[in-house]
Amino acid sequence: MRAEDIEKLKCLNVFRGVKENTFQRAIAPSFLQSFPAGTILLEENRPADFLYIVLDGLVEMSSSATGDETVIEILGPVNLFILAAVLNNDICLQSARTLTPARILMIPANLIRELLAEDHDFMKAVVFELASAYRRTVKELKNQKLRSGAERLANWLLREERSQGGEGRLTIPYEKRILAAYLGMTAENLSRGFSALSAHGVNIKGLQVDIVDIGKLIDYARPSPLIDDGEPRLPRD
Amino acid sequence: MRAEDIEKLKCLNVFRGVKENTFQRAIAPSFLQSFPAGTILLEENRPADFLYIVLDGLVEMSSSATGDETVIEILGPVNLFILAAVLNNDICLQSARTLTPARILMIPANLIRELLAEDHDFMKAVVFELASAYRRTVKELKNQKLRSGAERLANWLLREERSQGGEGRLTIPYEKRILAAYLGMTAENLSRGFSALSAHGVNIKGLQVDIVDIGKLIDYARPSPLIDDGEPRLPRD
DNA sequence: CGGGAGCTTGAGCTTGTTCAACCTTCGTGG
DNA sequence: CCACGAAGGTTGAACAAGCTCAAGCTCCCG
Repeated sequence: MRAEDIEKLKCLNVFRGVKENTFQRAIAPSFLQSFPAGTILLEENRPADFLYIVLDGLVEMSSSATGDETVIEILGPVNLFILAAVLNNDICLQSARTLTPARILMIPANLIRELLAEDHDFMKAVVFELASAYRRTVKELKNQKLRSGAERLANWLLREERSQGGEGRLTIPYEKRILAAYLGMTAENLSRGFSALSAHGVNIKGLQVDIVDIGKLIDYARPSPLIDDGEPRLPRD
Repeated sequence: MRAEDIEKLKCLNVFRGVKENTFQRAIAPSFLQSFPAGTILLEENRPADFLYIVLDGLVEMSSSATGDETVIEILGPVNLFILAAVLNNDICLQSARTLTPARILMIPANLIRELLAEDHDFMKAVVFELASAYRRTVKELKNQKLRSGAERLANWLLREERSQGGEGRLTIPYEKRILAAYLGMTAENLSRGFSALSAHGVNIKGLQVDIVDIGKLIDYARPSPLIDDGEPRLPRD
């Protein structure tokens, strides 16, 4: 593992303030693997044998029922997934698939559970990670229940613009059909959503989006810190 | 506080296996209060000063944006709420309101955070509680994104029938408009949902629901353990 | 240059919402 | 004790949002 990877891992909430020994024991027996785009990392309804950490690339968390499929979350570096299933020693509620070539660290689930019992600081970091994940999911639920498709798109654009530097433009980092599934709409409806937003300060060309009048877009989207702002990645104390 | 209440509290996931001392310290300075139906216990966007535990009655967790309101969760005894906000020392994402007369224990938030640092077993219990809450919310998100209104209703009926004894009938424990908001539909649409389900083995009269043909209802609802089954309230180990 | 994948557009349809009227139940006051 | 009113629930009609299907477009890549 590269020194640069170690640095990345230490940025994770879940390793913050953790004993060096715990950290070393966690990564020593773990697999660092590179996967091509489109690899299925795990499928829902399977036991969670590893905790996964994305070091590079994008991973889509999805779920399906009766033919329909939806995207729950899309993770970039550095993020972890299926922590809750690992802790509960339970099956996964979501499938995971790489959207781009990706480098992923896989830590054996029982090792995580061992370390949890041994290192109080690790446990504390896990508590904050879970609390944040929970709050993010509640926000997503509100997003789905309280807003229309076009509103969800508008707010996603605002969030993405900010995280891509706040320069008034952004690049959609994956296929539009995936964005559509994440936003809870069909690809067709996403297209129409973009057309509708052209009246509210948004120009789109391919995957390139220009927000020509951000005030107008904000007026339309009505973003709320109770729905949109990401949970702080650092626990305050 | 009654002995019976102490028993109830000890049933909570979050106090399971916790030191007697921690438990006593948690409840000693806490307020046990009775509220009439319709009391607003807390409003979203406010700091979380207490951890709330429902000992009797029903509490509705809701959220609103731009005029619209939705119900996120409905809690009976014995359940806790806003644990995540308490741990993060952050604002609440949801409002809480009693639906019936209710008895609620309120534990000061900073006390919770203190105890967390002192009692490793308490922290461990909190980890499992949070992991379960997270998984429940992911399931609810899937419920919303993957199913139609009538399907959500059908699956809610199946879950409720089971938790009310599995006798093929159930009583809706609150107003239908609240059920509608919880299921993510309008009151009118809920009405139509019930009419539609009469073709799938469901009879309704007032708040009384009879499931005359549960096989038929299951065929229609297609319940899934990845969406519907409640998270186990006891961590396995 | 041709082919294919992803995206867009349009038409028709399904689902869900809105608004208004009406019905039912229940509690209150004449 | 009945009458009335208010609140919750249901029903219907019109409308809006979203989905499906099919056709056509664009862009990338061989």
